[in-house]
Amino acid sequence: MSYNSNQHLTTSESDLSEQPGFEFTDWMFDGWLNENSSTLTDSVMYPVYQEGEVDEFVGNTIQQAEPSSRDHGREREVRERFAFKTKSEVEILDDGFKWRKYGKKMVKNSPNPRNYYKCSVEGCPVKKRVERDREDPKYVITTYEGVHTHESS
DNA sequence: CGTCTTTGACCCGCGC
DNA sequence: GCGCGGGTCAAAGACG
Repeated sequence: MSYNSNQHLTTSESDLSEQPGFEFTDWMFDGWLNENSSTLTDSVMYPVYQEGEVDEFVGNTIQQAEPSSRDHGREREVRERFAFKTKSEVEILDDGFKWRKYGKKMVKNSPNPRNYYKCSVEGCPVKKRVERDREDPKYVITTYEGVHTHESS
């Protein structure tokens, strides 16, 4: 797995098809899920990767996060976020960045923990969380949040 | 010796 | 208020 989360960022699903080099394929479209459960706070669109295709990251969306109630009257904090599922035995996928784990929590209604990582490059605000799919442990759900302020590795 | 994991405590918003 | 759920901190240890 090697891609940069700064690449191919778009703001909506419709913008996605206008990205140069991006092609909507049937299997991708069928794979889009609208996850709106308690697992993820916001409604997040993510592609489901077919086995053997995890090496090719074709496109993604940005989730415009709702203004966090934590932000209280302040300026609305906009955070880019996207997630995807990957069929994988291991959850430590090398995506070209260096991550430092800073938390682990059990998810409600699931036996699987969720892991919290932060990009270990100084000043870089990017976080990701990794958890195993509740109803199909063969899949790993990775959620990226933020944009790297540097090149990978 | 610096960096990363581990893990319980802590914080905060929300619903009851 | 209080408890719960999701997210984060930080002290201590592991590891190279």
